Amino acid sequence: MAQGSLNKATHSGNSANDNRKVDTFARRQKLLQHRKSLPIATVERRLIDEVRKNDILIIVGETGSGKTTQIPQFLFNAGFCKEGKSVGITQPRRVAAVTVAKRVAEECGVELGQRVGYSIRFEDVTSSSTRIKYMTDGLLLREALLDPYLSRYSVIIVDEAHERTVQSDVLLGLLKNVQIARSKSNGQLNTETNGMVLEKENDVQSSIFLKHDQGKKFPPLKLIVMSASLDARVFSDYFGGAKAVHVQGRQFPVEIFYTFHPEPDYLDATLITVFQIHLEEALGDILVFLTGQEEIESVERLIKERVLQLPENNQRLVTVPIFSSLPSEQQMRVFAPTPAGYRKVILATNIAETSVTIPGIKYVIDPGLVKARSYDPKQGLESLTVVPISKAQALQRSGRAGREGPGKCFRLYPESEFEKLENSTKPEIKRCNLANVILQLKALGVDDIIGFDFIEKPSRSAIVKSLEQLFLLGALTDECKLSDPVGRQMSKLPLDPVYSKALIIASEFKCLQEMLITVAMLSVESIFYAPRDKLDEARAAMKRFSSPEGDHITLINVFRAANEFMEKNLTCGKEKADKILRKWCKENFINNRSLRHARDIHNQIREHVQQMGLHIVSCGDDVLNFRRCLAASFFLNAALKQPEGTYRALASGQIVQIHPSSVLFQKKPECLIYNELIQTNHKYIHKITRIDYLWLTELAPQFYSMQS
DNA sequence: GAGCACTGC
Repeated sequence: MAQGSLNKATHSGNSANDNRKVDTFARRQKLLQHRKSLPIATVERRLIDEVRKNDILIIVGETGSGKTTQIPQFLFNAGFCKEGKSVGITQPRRVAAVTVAKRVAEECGVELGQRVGYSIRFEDVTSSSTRIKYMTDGLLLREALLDPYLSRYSVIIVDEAHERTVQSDVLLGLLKNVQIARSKSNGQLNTETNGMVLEKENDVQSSIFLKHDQGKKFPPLKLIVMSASLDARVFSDYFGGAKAVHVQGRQFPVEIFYTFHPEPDYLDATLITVFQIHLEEALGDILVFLTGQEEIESVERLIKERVLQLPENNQRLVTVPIFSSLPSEQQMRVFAPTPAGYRKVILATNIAETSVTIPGIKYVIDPGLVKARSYDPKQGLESLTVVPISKAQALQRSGRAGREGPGKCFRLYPESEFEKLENSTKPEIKRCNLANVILQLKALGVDDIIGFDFIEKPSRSAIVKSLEQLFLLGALTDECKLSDPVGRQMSKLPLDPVYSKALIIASEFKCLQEMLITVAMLSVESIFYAPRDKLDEARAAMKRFSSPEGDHITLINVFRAANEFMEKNLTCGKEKADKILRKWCKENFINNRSLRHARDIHNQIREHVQQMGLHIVSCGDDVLNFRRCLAASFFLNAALKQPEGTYRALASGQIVQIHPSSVLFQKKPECLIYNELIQTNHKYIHKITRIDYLWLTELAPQFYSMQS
């Protein structure tokens, strides 16, 4: 699968140039040859037979089997796209949806967006003639809100289901119900089911299943679940013993090495292993899995120091770091070919496990650790901690050494430790805040969340906690139904429910323009980028935007400054404007990717909000009003200063600290609201604005009763 | 005076 590979697909079929035609022809011949050589090519007919026979099919295919690119084409050729119906394929990541769609369009010799297309947030490259549609799983979930029967699809393929993202887990539950509903619409199914469809039959108002499609007939929906892990049983059991077929992959052997004893210092062991490979093994690049930016930077420094101590003819070693918050130009360095005679050492976080495929890797060093997010629903506390990886992750990591030839993987722990690892990583849905998932399900007509047929059920307490949160936000009624209009409006917005509610409140406070910017900026990764070697410059740059009131207004200042800057340069073309903005970001130590993302989100939610009929007005200089609005919106995240200078979060009673990245880090206001609480070395609150304590009882009396 | 793995609508 071409995930994250940055090959530029050349579009065929639009060339007037003869030379290019020849090139295109040669390339197509090559593609055809490649397709025929894929392991999956030999089982095309068998697979199609199985799809005809089974409404649900599990396909287990290892990497390199070609299942993602080939199966949709098999289905198309077998006539599954007749009468305007489409095959939909979901991916957990945007890049994957895009790169695979490009590849398949090329293989089919069609223009991207015609027969083969893709659809991801902010980007829809499909048309009425699209029959093979790649998309992100989250997008299909959104689509289900508008078209509950997913009526345009004859087949839906959920790819990479083993990754068990929240979105794909919810999607599987939903698809199970859609399948029942469609069969039933055809009179093919009369038995009682516990799906949402039958439950909601009498409740036309809240069940979108029956709202506009009552009496309509839908052809059955075929469902294919594709997974790379051997764990097909989970999916097969979930779908009532569904048939599973295995497709061979094409992976080279990877030799695994363990240490004899546990390593007390895995960073030191990493360094030793790097140099051992460098001095003793054949040429080939090394991929090292580390837990975070800080670790990567220090290992990089140490390698650079030690390489200078080697004899000169052994010094041909280059290091390249990659992690998500690195600016994309620097991320691209991992794809640059290694200079002849050199060895490249890539120091990566988990990003290299699935999101980015780096070519040329022959050796993998795996200390067996990962920084993982966990969530404690009782305290509403998120944590980021270093924990051991699962066996499946260890396998995925070692596999990175065998993509182009035989490889070696060095696990920096004994084999006995490997045996003790969990088989697979805990699915995300069991370790996250469920407010968003619940809001979505409610909007889809699923009222009994605890009874919903999750592939793996989140804990009852996690569900209850999120229901409570939604109730406090006014999204649910006393009967735990989606409220109208508030809950219904919130479910339409692609935002954290707290932020959706903030927009609704802001329209009452007449500061919706400011809040739109705020939630867009809060929805992206850190806006400020401070490289270690230019920390002072970066700080000075941040000062130019900072507001004494706190981080929210600081973020608005950044957004508006960028906007003004763009408007000044409106006359030049789009590409030029992008380039100018990049330069502006660099000068101001702002992460260009994050800012662009925030601008996209801003545009998207502005449209949504307009369609809802909310009025986008600015409160101008009335900062006080905006702060009151923040207090009214984020009252669940209020904190009071303690005598020692720490804070007490009022809703949970936890003792927390202001994160040093906040503009209020030194100011320490008496009372504040925050938008993020995360435990690393301490419990830190991020994105803070100072408020007046009295506002809380005034603006959120339902929560802060009259005591002062 | 410290640091945040990775996705997605």
